[in-house]
Amino acid sequence: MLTSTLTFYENVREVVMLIPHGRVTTYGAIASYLGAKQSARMVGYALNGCSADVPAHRVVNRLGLLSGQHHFIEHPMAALLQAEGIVVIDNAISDFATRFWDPQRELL
DNA sequence: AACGTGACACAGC
DNA sequence: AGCTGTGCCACGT
Repeated sequence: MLTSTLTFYENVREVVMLIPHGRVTTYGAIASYLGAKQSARMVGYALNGCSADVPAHRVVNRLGLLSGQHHFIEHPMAALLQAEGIVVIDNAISDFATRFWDPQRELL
């Protein structure tokens, strides 16, 4: 592969695509899984270049809030999530704790 | 080539 | 107890 920077993007994209249908995860969880929990921002930024190819709508902040709605204008995150059986109320995942999918814990 | 920005998270006050 | 500031790393201008 190329530089480690691209690897980070690739890793983020990989993890996001591995999110089970009907589940959600957080930027921090992905960052932590990649060994850079302090770089949660970078996760969102990485998705910014792959949002069209990966189910980024399944990625929310640690509060369960759809922080990236602004980037899903054509395909509302809330609509996509609800279509998967996820209850979204006021831009927040109602069953976030139950729907939460931790890569480090379940993907292994 | 440098500065500022950004889909977050956490510690400190 | 809530709010502010800082850290992180890559990308755009």
